[in-house]
Amino acid sequence: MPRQVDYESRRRRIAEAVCLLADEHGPEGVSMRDVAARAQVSLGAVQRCFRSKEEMLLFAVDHVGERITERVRARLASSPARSAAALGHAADEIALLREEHRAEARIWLAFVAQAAVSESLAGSLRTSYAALQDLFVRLVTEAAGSGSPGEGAAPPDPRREARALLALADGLTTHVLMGHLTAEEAEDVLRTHLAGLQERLRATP
Amino acid sequence: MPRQVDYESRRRRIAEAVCLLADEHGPEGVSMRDVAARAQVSLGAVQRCFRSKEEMLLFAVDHVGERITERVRARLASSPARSAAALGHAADEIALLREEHRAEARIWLAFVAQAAVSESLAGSLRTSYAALQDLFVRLVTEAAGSGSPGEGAAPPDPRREARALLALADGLTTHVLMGHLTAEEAEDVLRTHLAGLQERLRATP
DNA sequence: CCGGAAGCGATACGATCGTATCGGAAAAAG
DNA sequence: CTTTTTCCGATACGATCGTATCGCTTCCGG
Repeated sequence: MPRQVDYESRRRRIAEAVCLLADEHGPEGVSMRDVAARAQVSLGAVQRCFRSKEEMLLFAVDHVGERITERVRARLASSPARSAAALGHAADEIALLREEHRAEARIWLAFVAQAAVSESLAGSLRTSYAALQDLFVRLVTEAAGSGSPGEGAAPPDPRREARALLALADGLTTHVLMGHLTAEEAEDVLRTHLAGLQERLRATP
Repeated sequence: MPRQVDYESRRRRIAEAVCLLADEHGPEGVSMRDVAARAQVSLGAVQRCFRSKEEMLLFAVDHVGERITERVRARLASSPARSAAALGHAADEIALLREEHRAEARIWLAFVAQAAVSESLAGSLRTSYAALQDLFVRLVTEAAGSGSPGEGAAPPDPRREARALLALADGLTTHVLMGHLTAEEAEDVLRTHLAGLQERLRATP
């Protein structure tokens, strides 16, 4: 057999280039030629890694999704389990508000917009969101378990709370990206929402 | 003087075509030729209305923004003033969850994604969001005023609540668009959030 | 050692994009 | 009427896109 090549690592390298370009020039500014140049490989090499542009974008979005989910998990591992703080930290990671994650946020938004037109891309995104939602359902449930027993009104549904948290985080991220809110304002909104959630959890064991 | 033409109505007609195409084929699928065909005018006519494609998109996004804001205002006019119900109705209009508004939602998302790369487009979006936020601040303030006097904890900041509501609505809309949530699930989350907000408002006059 | 499969990068190709240009039709002004 | 000005739609142009193709190099199996 002839020359052997590590396709997997190259695919990852190309995915990184896709992300850099999607961040800089928006979703439309990602051409295969630019991707090849950014990844410092030839156009042919990109074509050999992915049969089509769509396949490349699909791989890239999965790549980002895994990276974000992984970061949330890592943050969880370093937090005291079953604590309210864990929930807050995880939400922070999701909201992508810090400057260093602005690029990831732009990439994500670019893919989300494109998913409206590409069913397979939408499928990948759904998978990522489902994983995140499950994770947050677990966090909310655990945070509720650790609360002091209360006697309040209706007990919050963990799944509903997880969905609300995810949607709020995404909305805040979007608003920061387009400059409607500053990162500080968004973080303030997020923290207040989390405080309210904890209050509600504490009210009913 | 020679032939006279109503440019303004033509611009609007073209903007409608832009929206239809952005809804069907995504943000990238909007070419000036397709727009011209959709609007049943020649390519030259489109070029005479807008100096460039960006100018056309900018006009279209303002058009949609005004339409949405207008609908919210109309809904408000038909609601009892200073009521909690008014706030709920307005939130419904913003979230664009109903099937009939799905197209508008897709268009909005397409523009938001593109705004990350076009500063002038981002400016238009910011203007629309600022108008919406002001409107919701007013609604929250009025809803709080109509509540019964309470004695609870920290009084909610109307501006913060308005921002949270806007971000949550946008996030939910996005999640419905990509199929992570159904419209019913999203509406459930939204209604629960609104109920919580009203509870908080009632706690402090 | 050597034939051939696998990988390489350059180049070609057809399509489509945004934009520029142009001759003629149409209609108000003289 | 003729003139002049505005609008029209077709066509041209150059750039860029995704994809296909093609010699050439590289290096393992027999």
